[in-house]
Amino acid sequence: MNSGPSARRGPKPKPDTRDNLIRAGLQAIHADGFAATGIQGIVERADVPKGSFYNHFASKEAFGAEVLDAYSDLGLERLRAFLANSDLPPLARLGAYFDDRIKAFTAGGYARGCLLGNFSAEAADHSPLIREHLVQHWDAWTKALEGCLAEAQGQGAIDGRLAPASLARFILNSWEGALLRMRVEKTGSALIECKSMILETLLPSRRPS
Amino acid sequence: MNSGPSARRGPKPKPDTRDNLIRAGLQAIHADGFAATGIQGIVERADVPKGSFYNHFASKEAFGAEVLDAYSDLGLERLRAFLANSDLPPLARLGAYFDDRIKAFTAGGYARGCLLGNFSAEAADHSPLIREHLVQHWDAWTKALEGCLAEAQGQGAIDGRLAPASLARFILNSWEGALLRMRVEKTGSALIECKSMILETLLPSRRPS
DNA sequence: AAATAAAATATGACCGGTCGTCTTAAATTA
DNA sequence: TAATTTAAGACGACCGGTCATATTTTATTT
Repeated sequence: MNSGPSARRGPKPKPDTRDNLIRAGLQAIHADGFAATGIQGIVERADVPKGSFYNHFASKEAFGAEVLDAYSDLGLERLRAFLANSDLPPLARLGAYFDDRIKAFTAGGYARGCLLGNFSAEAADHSPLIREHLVQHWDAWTKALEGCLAEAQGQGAIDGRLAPASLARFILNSWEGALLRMRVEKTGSALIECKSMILETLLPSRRPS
Repeated sequence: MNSGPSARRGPKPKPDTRDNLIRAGLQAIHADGFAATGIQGIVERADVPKGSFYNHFASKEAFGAEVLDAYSDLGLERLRAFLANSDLPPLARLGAYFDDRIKAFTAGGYARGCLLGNFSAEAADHSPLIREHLVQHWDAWTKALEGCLAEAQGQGAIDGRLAPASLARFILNSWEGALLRMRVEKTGSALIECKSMILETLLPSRRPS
């Protein structure tokens, strides 16, 4: 039968060329933006001949989508790790995540922001492929947050009339907006204010009488 | 002494060449992003010879800063117009502004977003000049919003313990984040949710007992 | 008032460099 | 040998920016 994956032909691919390209591309695109990043710079960073790039990726656009995937997967894993920490009540986990990110962005000089937001601004309008990936990733991050909020609501830490799904979307969107402001001001204020506005004002809110 | 501005020499500049360039640049940069927009395309749209561009602008970066200024001035004027409408209570003015923007973005196919946000993502890290302009413009928009919120607070429509300055920053940042989400989803949902979360949940909130 | 110098703009060719992509040759295996 | 993949670099187009030159206007000198 031998119905397994058909054996490949051709020279052995250097096993980590592809990963090296993704890694180099992630660094470069995160630092400089998608449009401003050239294939040339990426292949040089990855120490890969320029022509080899298109053996692994159909286009710059497809490459960008994979870089985005890699970034999102990593970040989502971290988010989930924080939100799953059962040593803390749900909202404290969210607070800890915020604090961790604030610390990281502070260490990074308040630059670069979140690649999801960056791609959304730069590529969502022009690349249907990247846009589709963005939809999935934003949604996945939202879902992770939503789970935590639902848990908090179950414990009475959040007004029962607020829908966790809407809250999660709003919180994530607001955080991304705060990241834009942070990059402009080169200060952590926007992030700190975002955290406190959400955790101290929005979530504990009660409807007006 | 004749310390006045020394009279300029040289041929009268074609009076609207500069404005045409700004206008063409605004359209192009708003649609395609700063890095992805070339000088060539701009001068072609404005029907200006390429060499003339650098008679009016020191660099693409300086041009971008002026385009940003033009965009911000226009948008700020609109924001102020809505927030000054004394026929409505303060928060209703803000709601009307949101509705107007939602309508406009809907008509535009949920694309392009806000140039302040776009430049913040693309250029704030790399261009000190543009970053400085961004600081001013974000701040001006925030101040406009803050005035309206303070007025609302004076009328008791907002919890007295919330600082209008912080609220204004958070609201503007959140709106910019919602615009990112909008461009990904090609839906007005994020904007609608942002409006309602702010006007119905955040602002009327009372501290937990 | 006339002549000249200075300054700014108009214009398009042109610079080195980089862009994303494609073609071709080498390598490997069926 | 045929098929297939990789390595490698060539490719034309375009990038932001510069330059020389012509032109137009004003300031200064005579």
